[in-house]
Amino acid sequence: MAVIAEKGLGATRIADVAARAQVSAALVLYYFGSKEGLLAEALTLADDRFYLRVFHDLSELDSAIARLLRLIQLACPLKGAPDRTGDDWVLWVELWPRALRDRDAGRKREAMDRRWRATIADVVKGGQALGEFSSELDPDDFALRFAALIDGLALQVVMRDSEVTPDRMRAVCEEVAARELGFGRRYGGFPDEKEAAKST
Amino acid sequence: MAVIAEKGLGATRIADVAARAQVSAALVLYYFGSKEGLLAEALTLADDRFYLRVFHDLSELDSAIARLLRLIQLACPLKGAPDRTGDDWVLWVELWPRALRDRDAGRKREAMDRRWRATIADVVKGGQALGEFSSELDPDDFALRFAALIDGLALQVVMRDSEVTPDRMRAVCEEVAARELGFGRRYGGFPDEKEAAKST
DNA sequence: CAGGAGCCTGAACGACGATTCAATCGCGCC
DNA sequence: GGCGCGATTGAATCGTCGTTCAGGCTCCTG
Repeated sequence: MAVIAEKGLGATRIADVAARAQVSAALVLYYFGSKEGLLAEALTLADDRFYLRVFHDLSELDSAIARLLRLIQLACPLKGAPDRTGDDWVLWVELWPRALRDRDAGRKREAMDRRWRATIADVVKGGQALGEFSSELDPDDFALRFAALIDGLALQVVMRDSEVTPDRMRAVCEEVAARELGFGRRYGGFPDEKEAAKST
Repeated sequence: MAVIAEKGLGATRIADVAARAQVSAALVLYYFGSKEGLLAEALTLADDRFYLRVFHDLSELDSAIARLLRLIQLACPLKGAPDRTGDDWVLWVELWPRALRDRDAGRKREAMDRRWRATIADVVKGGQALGEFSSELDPDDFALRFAALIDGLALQVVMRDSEVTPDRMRAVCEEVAARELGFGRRYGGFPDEKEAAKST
């Protein structure tokens, strides 16, 4: 995953992966069968890891607003120290062209996206049930729009667009969420690093 | 451009392009110097064409609302007959991974995006000046959000996500625009094919 | 009509990189 | 202690392109 994120899907050679793992290229083939297999496993592993992390993080929060804010935080490609969240987005950018033509990759991408939208929608539904969010909004509609917004912003961020920093992305997402879902801003603010570390 | 859209940047061989043009592979190199040059020119040509088309189309409309609706129309990847608008999005998806690592590609992508956001912001400013749009909105802020929304939705559409059809994308974009900019829906409706053909 | 300048091509050439293979190594088991 | 088996590797092998090259074709010009 690290090598793909660094070099790109197309430019990733078996020898690179082998070098990173400090083994021979032949051994990589021994375990993964082929380059295709290697790349496929890496990409699905990345997806699974991300979703697992989201699922785990969200289940620890009891307020829907907190869950939504965490969702936004997890979706922002930070290139800082904590972990390489930006790598996830790089891998997705790499995955997209492949998903256009490879049937399996396409299915996996669609499943991942559906899961992501469903997660957003679930958080919204929970918030509506708890009375934290306005009930006038259709959760699935909102999820579609919000997921698209996040994708588009994250794309700029991961491309290092100087006008769209991670901070600005987070701010925009929070504003939109607050406006559409009708909850006040700074509801205890954004979970800071200390809090995030505690939960890990 | 057609070959890249069909096969993908990585899988595009000089021989493919040559075959499509019904010439020899050597001739392609004769004109483009190298594969890199060929791909770079193809991608920039695609960008320029799209922007020219946008610029031309918008300049023919006198209502800001009509311009905004046309903007939305042009951004929707239709895979129908009219022209291959979807190809543009495929090419961008191909461009993104390259832009992550190739300095020139990155610069071009950022410029393209900035131009696109500026176009949106200009339409909004024009509409505010004409009194068609609410003046409370910051045009640049809106442009950032709206461009991201379009990117995210178009991504799903071009990936053939069964839940995000071109029609739904258009509908979502129009709703968001109408709501945020404060103009009534169905202001003369959406320019239909006849009208679009006339302007070509 | 001869000369030359582009235009165009088929046939090498070479590099690169995935895959294969035969040989070695380490180690638990009889 | 020898055996067998999985792990591991260096060294081929083999295909696939990008690129180069030497030459042919066409058409314009003097």
